[in-house]
Amino acid sequence: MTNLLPMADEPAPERSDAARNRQAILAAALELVRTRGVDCVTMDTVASVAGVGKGTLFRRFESREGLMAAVLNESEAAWQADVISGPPPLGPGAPPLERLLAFGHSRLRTNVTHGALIKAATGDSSARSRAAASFAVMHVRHLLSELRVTGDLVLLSIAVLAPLDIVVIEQQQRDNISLERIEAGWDDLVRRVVGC
Amino acid sequence: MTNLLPMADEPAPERSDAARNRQAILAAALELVRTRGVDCVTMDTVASVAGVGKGTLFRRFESREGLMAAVLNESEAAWQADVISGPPPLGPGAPPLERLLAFGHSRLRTNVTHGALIKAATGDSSARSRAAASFAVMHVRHLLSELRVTGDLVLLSIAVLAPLDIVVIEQQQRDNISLERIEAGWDDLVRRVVGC
DNA sequence: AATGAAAGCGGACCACGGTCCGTTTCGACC
DNA sequence: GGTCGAAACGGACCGTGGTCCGCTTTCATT
Repeated sequence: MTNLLPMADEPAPERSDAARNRQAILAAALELVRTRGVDCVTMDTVASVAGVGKGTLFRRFESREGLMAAVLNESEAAWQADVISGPPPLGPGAPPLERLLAFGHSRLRTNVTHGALIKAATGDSSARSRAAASFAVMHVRHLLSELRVTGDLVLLSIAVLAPLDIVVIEQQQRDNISLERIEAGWDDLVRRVVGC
Repeated sequence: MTNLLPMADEPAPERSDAARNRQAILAAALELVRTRGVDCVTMDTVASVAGVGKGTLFRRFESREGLMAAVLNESEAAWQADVISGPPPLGPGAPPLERLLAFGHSRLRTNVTHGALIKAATGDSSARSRAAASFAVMHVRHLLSELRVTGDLVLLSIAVLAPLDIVVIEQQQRDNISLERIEAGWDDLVRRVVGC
């Protein structure tokens, strides 16, 4: 008798066919998103291109948003790596304020270029997606603390990040506000929050 | 020969049956949202309760989001009236900083209580919905200007409003951050932006 | 290699948002 | 009241995300 009661946090290894299918699905989704644009990619199409049934997509990725979050993750992980260990001023080495501004600019550009995919991926409150959000909060919080900012740093971080949200940005673009102006406005905000 | 070329901005009066139907649809939608909750209200249901065909819903309200925006508008208009001409500190009469803080608190509460409906209504870039967004920007911009804040006031207004967005708020609530803490954090943000 | 059961699979099926177009209603003009 | 064009109507229809359940595959055990 070994382990009749379920152990908490057992990794639950993945069966070989399941792993194969997940790879196939991700590859198909990635390719389709790249060629057709995220809004023209249906779950049926992904399934047939990947050569699996539709049910398999939903078992592996929960929902369309979940699948898109997984696709997005490919580039997002690279970006996070740049932030953590890339060259300055985004990566470590530059003074904190410079890093913070570089972070915002980089996040802004990323949100604009991957806007459609990000919108297709957000709204799912999966662990992966929430982790992505909290990575940014964690990083900004860290930089604010290095800048000797006092107060509720988590809340301040959220407040500083909120205007970079793709939905907010797109609203401003519809109002014919240029990216440069948005960027300058954000810099101003940061300086005020940091305290001159 | 009168007016063969279409005149710009002619109000285009509404036929009597059209007006009647719009009223019936709005009433049905309002009632259904109140009793069942917005997420359980389908367009088919609204149509059948209102006693009209589904096509009529979409002709009048463009989309589900448009219909929900119309429903939301009922309460939103009352709120805007309070802001413009209600009692202080939300309405005129109080000093600008107090008004600004009261505005944020009020907006925060409203977003929390009407969260589901607001989420169902946003995303449509209809004139009505964009007007609602820009009303808030306009008001905050006005208060900031009274507070002698200098800089790109539109961008600052957007930045100050962004953390009050229902999506941002719900994320924080999932992280077990209390409303009081969110409120205090926002007050802090405002004070920093205004400049102590 | 045989076996058994759990994990995985897949595609028929459903619900809902949104469209289309033949039919009905309105109301301006005679 | 009759006529007629335009506007509005409504419900059949479609595409898409998501579910369900009977069948298949994997793999630990022997």
